[in-house]
Amino acid sequence: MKKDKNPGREKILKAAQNEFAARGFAGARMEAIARSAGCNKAMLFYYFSSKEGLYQTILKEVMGEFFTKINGVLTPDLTPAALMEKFPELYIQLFARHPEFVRIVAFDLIHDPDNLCGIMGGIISQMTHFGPHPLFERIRRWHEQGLTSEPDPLHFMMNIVALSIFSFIGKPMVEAISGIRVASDEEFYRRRVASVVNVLKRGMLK
Amino acid sequence: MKKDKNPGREKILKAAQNEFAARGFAGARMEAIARSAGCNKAMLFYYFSSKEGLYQTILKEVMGEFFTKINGVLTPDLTPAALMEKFPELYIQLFARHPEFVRIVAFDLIHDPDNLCGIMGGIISQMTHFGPHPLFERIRRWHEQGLTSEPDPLHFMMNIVALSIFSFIGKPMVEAISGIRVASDEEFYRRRVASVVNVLKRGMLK
DNA sequence: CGTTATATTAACCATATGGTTAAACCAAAC
DNA sequence: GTTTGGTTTAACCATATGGTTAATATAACG
Repeated sequence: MKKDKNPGREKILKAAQNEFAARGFAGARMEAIARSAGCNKAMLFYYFSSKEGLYQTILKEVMGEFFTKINGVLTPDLTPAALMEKFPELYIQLFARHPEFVRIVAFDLIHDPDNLCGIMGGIISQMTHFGPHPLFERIRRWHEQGLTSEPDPLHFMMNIVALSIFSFIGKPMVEAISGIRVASDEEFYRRRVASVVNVLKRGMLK
Repeated sequence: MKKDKNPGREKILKAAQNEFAARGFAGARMEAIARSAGCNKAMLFYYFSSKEGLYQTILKEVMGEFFTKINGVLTPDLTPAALMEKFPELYIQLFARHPEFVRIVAFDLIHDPDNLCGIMGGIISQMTHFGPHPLFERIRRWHEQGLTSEPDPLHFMMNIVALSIFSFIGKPMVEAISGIRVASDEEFYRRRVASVVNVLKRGMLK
């Protein structure tokens, strides 16, 4: 409704994203978001009517960007090997670039999965171009054709996602237990992708 | 300091565990914990001096129980294959039985990893019987002996933990995307263990 | 300029919440 | 029975926080 994209609104969204990622929904402070966005607290209520509203907006935005990227990978001529290569790479690179993503999503996944899944469902059904079911159906067919070893599409996909996403959530934990410190994040993520792709291909490709 | 184990204290700890798991640290309400434990709010401050104190106590207790169980698996004569079989089984069964564990740990892992890692460090160093480093050193040696394909112990362990733990965090997400609904939890976890063990052994065993 | 619609702010408000305290309760010890 | 020490409670307190509002600034536009 304004000339272009409202810069104030965008700053708030960005600031809120960081705050929610760092402290979770309950821990996030509207005042902190406002200060971080360089505006008055009332602005948050002006653009988004409540804390909940702001959160939901971010959730939708984050998930939308997320699924859009994911969608790009899922071309019609996708092979099992290609999926196992591209998916972790995309996931890990995306999350390494936007650490808030993982934290917000993981947070919500723990705290209120139904809400998040509802949003995902909405986004997916909106993507008529390429839904989720086709992928899972294809995974099932791959197994029928003897291309993969995992019969259940759910577990097939879970294995891929688990290895990719845990790189972020669990990194500090495994570091602490092992005492192994990673030199640089960049190097770590490169090796992580390699390891994940390797395990997946050896583990689920026939 | 009393005759045996204080039943009030235990009830509070149990109630707090559920509350923190459900709502996270910031979202948890002391009053709710008290009500759920069937006592006055002041009791919480009597036994544990603050919300933070209560939380830390639980964290230590949870992590302690966790590591004790894990430790049982790590016998001196452990083979790579045995690790890849027993570890996911233990993890998944343990977490399936105590869903609060995952939620609390995951929550803290996202929100305040340094704190959690500090606690883990304390517990581990307390276990002189079997530290963490020996395991990682052994994983490294397995690769030198040509038994495994993953050269980096950190990634080796991350792959195992990721596949196991994500079964809980990510289950609702993958369900929502795929549209596949799991019949019974018991059946799901059984198949989950089978899938994880299969991928790990095929993927990282030579 | 004057009007209008949108942004933006300072000052408030109601309430929830972590935390305190002083008094009471209760079991065992004497 | 009374003292003693741990246990339990109701009633408070200070403050933080989500949310509101009325007034003001800003820009658009005729």
